[in-house]
Amino acid sequence: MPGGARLTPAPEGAWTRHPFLLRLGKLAGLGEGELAALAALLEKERAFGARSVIVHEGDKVGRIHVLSEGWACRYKHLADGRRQITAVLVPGDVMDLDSLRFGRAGETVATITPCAVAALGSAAVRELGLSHPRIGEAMAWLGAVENAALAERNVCLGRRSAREHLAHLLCELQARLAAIGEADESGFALPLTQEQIADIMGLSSIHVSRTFMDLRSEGLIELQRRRLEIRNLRELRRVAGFRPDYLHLEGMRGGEDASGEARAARA
Amino acid sequence: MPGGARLTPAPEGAWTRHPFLLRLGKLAGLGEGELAALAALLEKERAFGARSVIVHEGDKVGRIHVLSEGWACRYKHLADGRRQITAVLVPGDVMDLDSLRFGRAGETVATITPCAVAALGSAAVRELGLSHPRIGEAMAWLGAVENAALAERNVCLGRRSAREHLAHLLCELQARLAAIGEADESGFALPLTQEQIADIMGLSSIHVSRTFMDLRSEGLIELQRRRLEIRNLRELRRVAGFRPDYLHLEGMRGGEDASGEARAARA
DNA sequence: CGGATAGTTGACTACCCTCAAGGTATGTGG
DNA sequence: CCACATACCTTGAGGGTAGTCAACTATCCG
Repeated sequence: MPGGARLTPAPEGAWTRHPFLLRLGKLAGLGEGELAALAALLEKERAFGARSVIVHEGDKVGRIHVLSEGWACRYKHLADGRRQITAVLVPGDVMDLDSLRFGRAGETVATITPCAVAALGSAAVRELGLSHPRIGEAMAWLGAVENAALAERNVCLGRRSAREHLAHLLCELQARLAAIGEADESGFALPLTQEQIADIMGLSSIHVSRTFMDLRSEGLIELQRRRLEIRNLRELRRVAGFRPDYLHLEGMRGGEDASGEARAARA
Repeated sequence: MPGGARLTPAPEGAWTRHPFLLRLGKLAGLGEGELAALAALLEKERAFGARSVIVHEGDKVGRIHVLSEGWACRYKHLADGRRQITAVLVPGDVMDLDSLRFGRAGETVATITPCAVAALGSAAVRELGLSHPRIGEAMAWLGAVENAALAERNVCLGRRSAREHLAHLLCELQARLAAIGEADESGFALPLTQEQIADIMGLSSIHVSRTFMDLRSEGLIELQRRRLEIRNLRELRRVAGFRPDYLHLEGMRGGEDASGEARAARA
């Protein structure tokens, strides 16, 4: 939250500057009319304190939530209390896209920092998708991007070492935050505790601490007062095996001009 | 593949009996007309041998593939050859839904057993989704189901022990195969090698072998000639912490009548 | 200044990996 | 039918990554 949190609801006329609309406008190329139609569905913003649950796994929910401000996450619990965070959410992210189709939350959605959250009625969004095909496509596209991110995290959890995995997570956050102006190549504000990072990476918080020490002792990163300083982004990405393609930060039209590049890379 | 493989293209009039259409008809409640419209897009079926690559990660692809017969998977490779299988595909599954939105494969799609595969043009499917809203919703719903499955696998990879994870994988396969009539409560034909299972679970094949021994020595399962015998499905599910909800096998209208059940379970 | 939360460090343990050898099943050609 | 090849699975030994427990430190805040 650069510049300090502003957690009061945004003024009435500023809906079109909501980070979710900004993102869809940029990535899906939605026009003024489409954005206005979506903006009309945005219910009043609500403020949540840090670590508060917005939706419980299994709850019936008739709306989807979009994150306006702050950091949040989605997670699942096992019976004995172990938990796995499946997504880290930053401003502009849809928090529970699955509710759009299922009407029931498959995962718990909770804040990490204090957050501002707006909601949209599921039925209304679905109807809007029918009357405005480009909005429907945009929502489907968001779902596909989430899919790609989950698949990549599968790879991290299954086949990357703790060191590679942590580096990858930091690279991913840097790339996503840079896309919304909350990071540059030198780093970003990182409000996650090591225990939360452990629940993302499937490790113990103690091992996360050790792995951070590892990356720090090599001069790749530095941590000070909740800010991550990236000393060498290129090398961090190499260690992680990070290729930002899967995040699809270029939007719906992105990447299509780069034909043949993948074949060339294999040859 | 119960009853032995039939890997020649299906006769022309039998398109509506394609497992993909059967599934969509049942789960999304599509009518005859909608199914016929989709069937019209099905390009001729192709046969692939075991372990052949259908789509390479990074390839530009203008169509999506649906699995008619056999087992297949999706996976990603790391630079040094490690790989992570992100999805096991059985008849009726869409193999590369991401290509529908991105026009480029994010993962490699490959067969496990000999397979029959049909294809649909991505643009044609997208257009059909616009002219037939219920088809568009059904495709989006498939994407959401994939999402839920990936999230659950994240939990398995991050927070379940090898034993729990293997039990969970077997339970998931049993449930999905039962839905297409290829498994019952006593087991199913399991064509995966332990090395492939290792690439699903993020383990070494040797540890998969040991974990199988573990489950067998407790009398939960038995393995003989590529068939998994489940001796005690209830107990296997308990060990796994398996709840089939996330697979959404009941279809688009399923589960909505069971309101309050989640709250009750928490209380 | 006390209290709470978060992070670090050390010692010990356990899960899972690697290497290596042996065993089993299936298929092929003589 | 047998010898052989191949692929897959099993078992053992030893090692490394990551988990647990515990104590200590740092930081933030009222």
